[in-house]
Amino acid sequence: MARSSTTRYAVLGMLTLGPMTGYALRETIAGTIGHFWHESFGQLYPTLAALERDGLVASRAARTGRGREHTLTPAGYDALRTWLAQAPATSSSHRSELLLKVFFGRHAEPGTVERHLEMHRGALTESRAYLADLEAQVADDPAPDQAYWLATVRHGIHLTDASLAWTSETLASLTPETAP
Amino acid sequence: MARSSTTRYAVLGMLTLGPMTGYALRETIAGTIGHFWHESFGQLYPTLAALERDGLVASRAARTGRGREHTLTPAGYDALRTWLAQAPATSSSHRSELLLKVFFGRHAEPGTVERHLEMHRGALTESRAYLADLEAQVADDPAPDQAYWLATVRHGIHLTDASLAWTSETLASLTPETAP
DNA sequence: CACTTCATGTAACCTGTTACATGATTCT
DNA sequence: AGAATCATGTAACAGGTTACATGAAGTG
Repeated sequence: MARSSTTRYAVLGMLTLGPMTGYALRETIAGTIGHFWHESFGQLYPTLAALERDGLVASRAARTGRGREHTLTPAGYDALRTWLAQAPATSSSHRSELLLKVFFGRHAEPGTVERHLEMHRGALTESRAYLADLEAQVADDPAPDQAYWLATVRHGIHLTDASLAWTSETLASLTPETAP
Repeated sequence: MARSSTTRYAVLGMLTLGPMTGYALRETIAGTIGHFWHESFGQLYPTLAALERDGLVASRAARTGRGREHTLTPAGYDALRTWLAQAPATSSSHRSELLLKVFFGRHAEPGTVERHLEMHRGALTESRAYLADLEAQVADDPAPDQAYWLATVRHGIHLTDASLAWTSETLASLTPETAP
């Protein structure tokens, strides 16, 4: 039951924004680091319980009367800072099912890979628009974390644009040139 | 013990290159799709056993006298083709510990995020060189799969370059400009 | 003969997802 | 009153990693 690892620190970090219920925590995660992080309730609640057991988080009934409000303790903040100082794990199992299907694409029906790539492009385009919004939103908010938050959004933008460029390049290269 | 999912298809796909031992399978995976896929022995051998149980793979003692040679059966090839036709799972939990540390960077000691970024840049630079080699290698080999293989390498190159650009941009933005 | 590489497998564990179960507020 | 939202949690399972255990065949 002792859930550990990065989820713990994602939670501790989010609580630097202020006390929150588990539910709000998940909403906040989705709205800020949702483009590169994700937490499910099945992970979140046990993690909060474990963090509280370890004294890194304290909880009490929320002033709103609804749910439990979780606060970062000084020990929790220390744990966060210790973790921040450590080099991130040079991950990772970057497994891409799309690339796997491209790699074995010769064995698929003609047009299959192209269809997958076009769907991928659609998803990327949506994601790109979301990131543009998010970028504007962060740029307009003069929070102390602004530069850091913007950096993560810019990362998403750089990678999404690169992936879009690759998609176009690949679609062009896989489509045999037809003379007019 | 019935391991399933994408690992199965990565294995089936790899066996289109010819019969192989489990050991060779892993080497081949590392050498071809290693930049976006990974299999551990603990996953590979049970998967091979399951695939054989299901009639998608057949095995016999290798002609070299060493190990078991696994061959794709017609049913296995059909299974691969069926899987190829399906839209790839719109993943995924793209979790980045580096980005998490950047996002919460304000709470770290000054210079910490910069240090992480520089290490990241080092890893990317290495990866970039590897991909350049791989690209040349694939470009020189007139295999029937060439265009597809090249596409996956190009993906790696696009993303690595984008990540490198982001790293530089972010390092510049986090370093306060010092007047001369 | 010792060392490395090729080779196969199992067991324990960790991390995380999905589905289920439940219920209190607030809004319409 | 009914629906949507806020809220918390558990249980089962899936998928994968790490470490362990073992040994044969080739290389220096």
